[in-house]
Amino acid sequence: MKNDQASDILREYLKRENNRITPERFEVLDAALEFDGHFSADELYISMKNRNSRVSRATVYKTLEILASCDLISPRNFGDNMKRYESSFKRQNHDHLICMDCGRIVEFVNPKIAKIQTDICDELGFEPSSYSFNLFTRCKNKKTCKYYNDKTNS
Amino acid sequence: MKNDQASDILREYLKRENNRITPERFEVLDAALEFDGHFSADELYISMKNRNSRVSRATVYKTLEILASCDLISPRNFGDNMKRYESSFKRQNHDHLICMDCGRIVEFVNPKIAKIQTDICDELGFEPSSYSFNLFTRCKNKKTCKYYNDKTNS
DNA sequence: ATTGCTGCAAAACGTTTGCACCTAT
DNA sequence: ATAGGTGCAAACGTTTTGCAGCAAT
Repeated sequence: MKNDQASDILREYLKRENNRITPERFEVLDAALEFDGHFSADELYISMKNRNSRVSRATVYKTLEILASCDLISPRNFGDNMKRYESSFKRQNHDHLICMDCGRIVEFVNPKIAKIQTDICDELGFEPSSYSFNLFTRCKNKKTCKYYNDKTNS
Repeated sequence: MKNDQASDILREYLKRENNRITPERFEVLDAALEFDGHFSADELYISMKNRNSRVSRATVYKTLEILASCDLISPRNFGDNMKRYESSFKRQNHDHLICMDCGRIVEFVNPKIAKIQTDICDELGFEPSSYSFNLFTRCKNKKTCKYYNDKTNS
């Protein structure tokens, strides 16, 4: 178990919810926290398989929902039809800018967004839970945009 | 052809892009603009079928991408794995608040968001194209929340 | 005449489910 | 002992694709 603190959070959550504490769940947690960047359930499953894990696809899908419930990972949505996740353990909350040409994803932090969230919820009578804010853009600098360089080089 | 102005936009776009001007594309456009609220490609296809349209599913899917390219409709993403669209012809740009208990979707307008979009893009060197901002919430007033009422009544 | 578009069905894709077996409680 | 979790494969729902025929240019 590589992330003792995160493991504790998961263990406490499972106890509280009367869910069982199984080694597979901690294995998925470790893989999710170690994954560099955003991942889909299937990508995580494949990466675990490649490291000879014997955890099944079904367990990965189900466990990721649990990890999202206890805020160890955050669900993301970049406009394609794929649920993605990202470790949120010991990470600052942030949003995403996506270049539609090269697919590059840049993270940014803007404190005004949380304020808008609470303002709108107060005004309309809802309890805020989470939000998603994505900027779809195009690289200004075509020299560093993978899409333009791939086109030029081919 | 019920929406002359929208039809013109589509026609001009198709000419500009050297795509063919077919009756099916205008049929999908009319159905999309008339649809009340958000719809998936399949929902639109079904609703067209119910009105005895003979346009195929494949054509509906492909045409919706074209309509999104010329900004007659906007793609939406509410966290499930389903592409949705919404007419944006003659409609003010707006964002969405989703109640995770009852599924209710409330639209809202907040001018500060567009400012944040351009600020972030300027700062990071990207051209803004579009954005998505969704608030995931829970109804404060349980009496008007469909989810709680369904639970109580059953 | 030449492409590009259409309709159909099949395939693909990510995800969920049913079930027999296993294991944490 | 028992209920909840696991692994596997099959099923699911949405979207994409291949292809023959059709229609816009």
